[in-house]
Amino acid sequence: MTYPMARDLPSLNALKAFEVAARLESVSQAADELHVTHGAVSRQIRQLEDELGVALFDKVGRGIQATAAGRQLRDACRDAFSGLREVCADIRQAQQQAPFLLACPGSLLARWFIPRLDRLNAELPELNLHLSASEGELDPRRAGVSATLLFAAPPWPADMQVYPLRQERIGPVFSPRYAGAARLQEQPAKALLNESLLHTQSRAQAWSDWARLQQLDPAQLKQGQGFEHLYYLLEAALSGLGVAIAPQLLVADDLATGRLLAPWGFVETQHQLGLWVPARQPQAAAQQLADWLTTQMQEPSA
Amino acid sequence: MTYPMARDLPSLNALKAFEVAARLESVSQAADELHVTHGAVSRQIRQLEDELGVALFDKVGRGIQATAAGRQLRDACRDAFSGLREVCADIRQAQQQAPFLLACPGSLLARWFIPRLDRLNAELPELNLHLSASEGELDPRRAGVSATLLFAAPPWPADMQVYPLRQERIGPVFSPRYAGAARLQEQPAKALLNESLLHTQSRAQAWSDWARLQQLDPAQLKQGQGFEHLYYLLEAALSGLGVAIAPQLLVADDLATGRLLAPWGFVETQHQLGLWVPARQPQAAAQQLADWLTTQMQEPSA
DNA sequence: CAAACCTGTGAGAAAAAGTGACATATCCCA
DNA sequence: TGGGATATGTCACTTTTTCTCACAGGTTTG
Repeated sequence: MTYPMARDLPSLNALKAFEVAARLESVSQAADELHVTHGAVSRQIRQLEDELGVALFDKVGRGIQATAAGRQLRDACRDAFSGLREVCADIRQAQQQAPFLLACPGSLLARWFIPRLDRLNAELPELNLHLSASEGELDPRRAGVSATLLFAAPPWPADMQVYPLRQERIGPVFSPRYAGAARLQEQPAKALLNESLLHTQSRAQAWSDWARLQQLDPAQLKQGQGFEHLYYLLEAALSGLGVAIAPQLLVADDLATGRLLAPWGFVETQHQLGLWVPARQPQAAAQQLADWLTTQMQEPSA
Repeated sequence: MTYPMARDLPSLNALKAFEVAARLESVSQAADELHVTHGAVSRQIRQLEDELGVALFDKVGRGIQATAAGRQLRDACRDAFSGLREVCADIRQAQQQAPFLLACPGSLLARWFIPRLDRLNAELPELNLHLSASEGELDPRRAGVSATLLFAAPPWPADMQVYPLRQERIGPVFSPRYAGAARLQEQPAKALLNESLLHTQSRAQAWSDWARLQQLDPAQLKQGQGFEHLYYLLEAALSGLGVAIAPQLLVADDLATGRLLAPWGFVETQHQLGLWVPARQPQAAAQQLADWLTTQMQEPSA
């Protein structure tokens, strides 16, 4: 067995055990502080003495006392470790206080998140949540973004940790103020083939998907007014401009208050709403948020 | 799995791996410096990032770059480790330069050690050997004594590491100048029963031991002049004062040069010459010395 | 003088770290 | 543009280290 050269550090764990023992002048008390047995500490100190080739403690009575070399090393350890402890505490604290930046589609922010924001901040105050609504395509790898809420279909990319929250469900909705509202409510889904259907550029295939899931022929759908984003589409539906196709999650509140109607219900798509977190970054806060979101979305009003 | 509280240190081994990687800005080069695979370093850094809850490196191109937190921690590690390295080097150097104090009986010092001292210092210069001859009883536990040469019989005490060097062999010796020298040389050992036998207070039973090993009756021995120490006994024998009983090792040189005669040879006793070292202190230097002594004592002239 | 403490040590168990192989991403140059 | 060289990340498995438990001295205390 060979020992490290003079310019190398001895075992740092041994130094840690030694520092505590030297500070408390007791192997047993050091063992308590380190939550190990006294035998473990004794061994570490012995190993350190072997590496340095010098006795660090004398046995005095039934206790121990640092030798000259031991005192020298103890002081050096105290300085080194306290410096590290301080910086590590700083880093941890800064990290804990750093805001958790959650990116999500603007429509989700407005229609689902904002009404629940007070509760979230009250229940997860240490998260220090910041929200970033995006109009265009969401990039979950964008620098500074802690996590992103996305509707997407599996499989997930390998460099992302995705917490699935809820299967997307879509369905046609319209306002009671819509001209054809009273008539449509009484008819089967097929009646929509005669309506001008509001749609978005970003999810142009939404109506087709829905039609297929309803056993209707997508080709027979009449595309009406288009909007750039889902947010405007929903505003248009709320204003009674026509029938929109929308994720259930985003209209749940409006359905509950009667501002929108969805007589044919909703159907599940291939997409899932998920919380996307870059795999390489700490997951603790994201997990916490995902748990909270899951709970919230399981409630009937969601 | 739980991580340490904020006031605790993260894994010091992880910090060590991190410091090297941060300094070299490369996981692979750090692995080389630490003589491990890059996977090991990668794992350590990952562990540290988990413990601190913060990313320490960004992937930049095909390399890595420390984040703000990483730079902060790198500097702290550099300071802490360089302080420890320095103090440890100091301690090791001081220890290496400290003299190795060897205690041994005066007779052994004068009759065996001193003639070989030049060679010892030449072959083991870094040992920085100091010798302490003792007239009285040798205490191998005396403070400041690195090791002690002792003739003694097993078993050895548990708190001593004993390196056995050579079985003790004793036998009668006398000078050619001794009055009865010519006559005695031709006769069997039994003839000594008629001689006045020189002896020491410190090993009063030496002649009796020898007689028993020779199948002679100890009671028939005539004790002559006594000396306090073996050293004087040997001087007396050299001067032709009579027949002495002596360890072979101490008279080997005198026999080789013809200044003493040992016509009946030597017999092994229960004692062994051993190098006694307090078990709790570093053994490297003592092992080196023991090896050298063993080699020297195996040579014919020993 | 026994009881309470403390440290040291061994064998075996538990935990940590390392390895080797593979996957993936980037850079560079033909 | 694509293939080779270079880097990092990850996983199952192995090796090494560390810890524990139990016991063996030795010292202090009531």
